[in-house]
Amino acid sequence: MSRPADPHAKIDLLRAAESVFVEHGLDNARVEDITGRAGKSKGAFYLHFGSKEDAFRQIVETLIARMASCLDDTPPLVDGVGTQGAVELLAAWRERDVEIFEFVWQNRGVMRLLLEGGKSAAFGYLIDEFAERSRVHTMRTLAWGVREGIFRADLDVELASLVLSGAYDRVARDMVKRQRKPDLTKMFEQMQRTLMYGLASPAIREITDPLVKNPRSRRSR
Amino acid sequence: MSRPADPHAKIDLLRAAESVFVEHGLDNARVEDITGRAGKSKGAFYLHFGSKEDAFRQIVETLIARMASCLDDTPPLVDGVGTQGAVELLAAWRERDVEIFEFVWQNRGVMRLLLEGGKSAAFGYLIDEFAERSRVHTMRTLAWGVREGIFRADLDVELASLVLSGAYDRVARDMVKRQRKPDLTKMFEQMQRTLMYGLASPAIREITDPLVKNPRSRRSR
Amino acid sequence: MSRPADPHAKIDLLRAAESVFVEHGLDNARVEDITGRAGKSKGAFYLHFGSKEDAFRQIVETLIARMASCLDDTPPLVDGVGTQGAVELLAAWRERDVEIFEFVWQNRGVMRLLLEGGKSAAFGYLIDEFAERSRVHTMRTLAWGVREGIFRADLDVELASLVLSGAYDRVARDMVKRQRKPDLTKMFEQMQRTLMYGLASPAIREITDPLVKNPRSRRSR
Amino acid sequence: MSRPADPHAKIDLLRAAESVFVEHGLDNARVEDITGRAGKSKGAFYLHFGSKEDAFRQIVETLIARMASCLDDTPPLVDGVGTQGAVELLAAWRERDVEIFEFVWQNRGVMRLLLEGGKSAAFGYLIDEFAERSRVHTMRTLAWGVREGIFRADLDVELASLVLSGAYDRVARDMVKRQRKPDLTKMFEQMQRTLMYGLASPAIREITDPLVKNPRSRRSR
DNA sequence: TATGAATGAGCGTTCATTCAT
DNA sequence: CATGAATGAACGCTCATTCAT
Repeated sequence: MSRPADPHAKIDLLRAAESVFVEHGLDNARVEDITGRAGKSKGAFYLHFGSKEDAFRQIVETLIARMASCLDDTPPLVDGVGTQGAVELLAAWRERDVEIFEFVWQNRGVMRLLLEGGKSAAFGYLIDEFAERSRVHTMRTLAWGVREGIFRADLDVELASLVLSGAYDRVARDMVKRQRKPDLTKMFEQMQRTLMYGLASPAIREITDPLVKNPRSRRSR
Repeated sequence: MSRPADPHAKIDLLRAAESVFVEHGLDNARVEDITGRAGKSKGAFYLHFGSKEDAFRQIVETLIARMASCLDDTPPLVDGVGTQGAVELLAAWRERDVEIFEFVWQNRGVMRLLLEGGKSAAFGYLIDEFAERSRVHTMRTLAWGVREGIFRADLDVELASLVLSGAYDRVARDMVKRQRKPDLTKMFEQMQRTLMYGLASPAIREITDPLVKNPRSRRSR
Repeated sequence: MSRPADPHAKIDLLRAAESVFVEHGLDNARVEDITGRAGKSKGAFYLHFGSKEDAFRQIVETLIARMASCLDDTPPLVDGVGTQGAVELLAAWRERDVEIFEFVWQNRGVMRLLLEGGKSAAFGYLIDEFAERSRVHTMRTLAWGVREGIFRADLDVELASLVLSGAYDRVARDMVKRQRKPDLTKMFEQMQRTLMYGLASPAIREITDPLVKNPRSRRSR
Repeated sequence: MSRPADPHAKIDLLRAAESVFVEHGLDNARVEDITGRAGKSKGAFYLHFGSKEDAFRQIVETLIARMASCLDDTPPLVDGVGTQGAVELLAAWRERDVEIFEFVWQNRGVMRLLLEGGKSAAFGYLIDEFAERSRVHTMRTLAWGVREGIFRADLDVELASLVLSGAYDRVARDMVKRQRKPDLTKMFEQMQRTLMYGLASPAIREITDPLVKNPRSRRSR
């Protein structure tokens, strides 16, 4: 009966809000910029969001949720894998990293916003939570790897998880600002090579070392 | 232009501004909060700073400058060191890391502010610059290490520098929020052990591995 | 112009508007509150009323009109009644007062709104008009009473009408806020006794005094 | 040292606010109207008042306080006066009434605002409180008068106080809208004559009645 | 020079009213 | 006719900056 709700309205507003927030941060974003960019009225904004902060929260929470489900899609850490499948495991991890960073690239706008804590004082906790979440995810994997004999038994998983997730975090921060997407596959091969050594157990290194010591042998044809 | 009469005033204002910025971020800090905390008048503030942003810039630039000089105090990378002094070198690096993070701890307030981009959109470039600066510093060291045969010849110094400085960055972000200072010496020993493996050249690892593999010596073989 | 299809709609809206206006006053009432309470759409509201103010005016005007017809139901002031029927007259007036205040009680919500000028600046004239109307009514009766020799010949009818209608006004304002309806019959007996003395002519007082002085008869003389 | 505060600023703003509030009521008054009328900036307003409501409250509370002290200046109700001094007492009351209404006339702007509940929903309690306060004052006097034998023993002081304060209230409401100040002395003589009869005890009426019945006798000389 | 009162642009939010369906 | 999404003018309040003293 009534004028049907523009089904694009909220989406348009969210997209506009996203870009304005990315550009100016939460505090310096003007609602009028958002509505202007969306081609909507100021009233329309408040039809869909309770406040500027609310819109911001929706955007970031959506991202975090999608990011979380991205992390959770990780192949489960089944016990008893042992060291045999290590090479395959490493390959699987690389693949998952590529996937996640593909996602990061796709959402590099908001991702950057998130990594910068919304450029506001009020939502700093968001990035902290997000950082902690990914650190814990990393730590869980590391602890499992230690139990499975894949990682060094004396690994300080607490610190290592910080180092690892910090490394990924920075790579993400770097990528998010680029104009062109880097070659993710190559990147994570390098990264694994760079980081694995410090983490791998001696047994695993018996296997992986040759690959690293003579990288050309992999390419020999 | 003329030298302000009360040199104490500016210092008081800077200290107050620092604490207010740390608490509320650039955008949400009110000049009145700053002057109130400093026990100065608003006029005095504008006598010393052109604007709120200006005060912020001065604070952060000072920090960055001090941080930079902290990094530059690093023992120079003299060519021709070779692999003999590797153990000493690693120890020296650890020591320098401890020093730098001691500094970070001392300045954890502003440091945290810096790491959060001032909680504002306008100064995101500051932290980017800072991150880039420390990455370049790392990269220079890595490149030197590769030339000296300390690090793997096939190391992707670009990526490795990202990973390394990211790891340090995250450790810093973590520390900056703590109530109690962690045991830095122990921390960087662990960190070196965690990271070095991925970076070290085979030749170096002949030397460093035993140090790391010690734990294995406790195992039967 | 054309007859609205759903005659119920307007009634529902008026009832809802009434309760919302009573609760929040004209200015603080939101059209959406009214339509929500009526279970109608905002469009429907503007189908029946030109504006929020219009709805308000309709409600208050209706009340005033009904109030006026209530007053006009008063037995006409036929000249030549003389002082004989004074007692009956007083009883009739009391009865009419009870009736009017019964009406006030029934409509205490809007009545209160009216007595508060709609809690808005725009309709203050409404209550003024209403007050003036009831004062004039009172004054007419007083003038008639003076002519008939029922009230003191030297009565300042202008002032007395103000005093009288003010007294009634305040009693109404008081009642309108009560939870329970007071005993109106008893109330107006008291009121008459309180006010009549000051108004009555000596001749009338010869008659009415004994009625009032009864209590004294219980005292020794 | 600093620019000295304009000592007139707050007063100017209060005067302007008063007139704007009187004209438009609390809700429809625009802060900009007030500041414009006062020749001050919007900021200046918030330098002196926390909010529009705050300014309103200050104005009304000040009035109520002054009004209250006006009422309290009433000669105390000393017991044991008896009926001898009745005439003098009545004269004293008239005098006090004149004084109070002189005050009302002086402050007819805000007074009118107060009597209209600020033309807002939020401050209706103000007028209620004020009305109740003056009713209680009246009631206290009536009760005292009954004890002293000045008023009828069977007086319903509760209702009579309502009637009396209502009468005064309406007279005030009427005066407050006039262009010219009425002759207060004459007015309260009339009012006393109108109301006293209904209240006075028989004993008192022995004294006062002659004055009323033959008003000319007082003027005969 | 130092002060803090004064300024006013700027922005978030509300809500009466309109109008496409 | 009915609906309720869309509009945008309006307004309260904040706070960086200025400037009279």
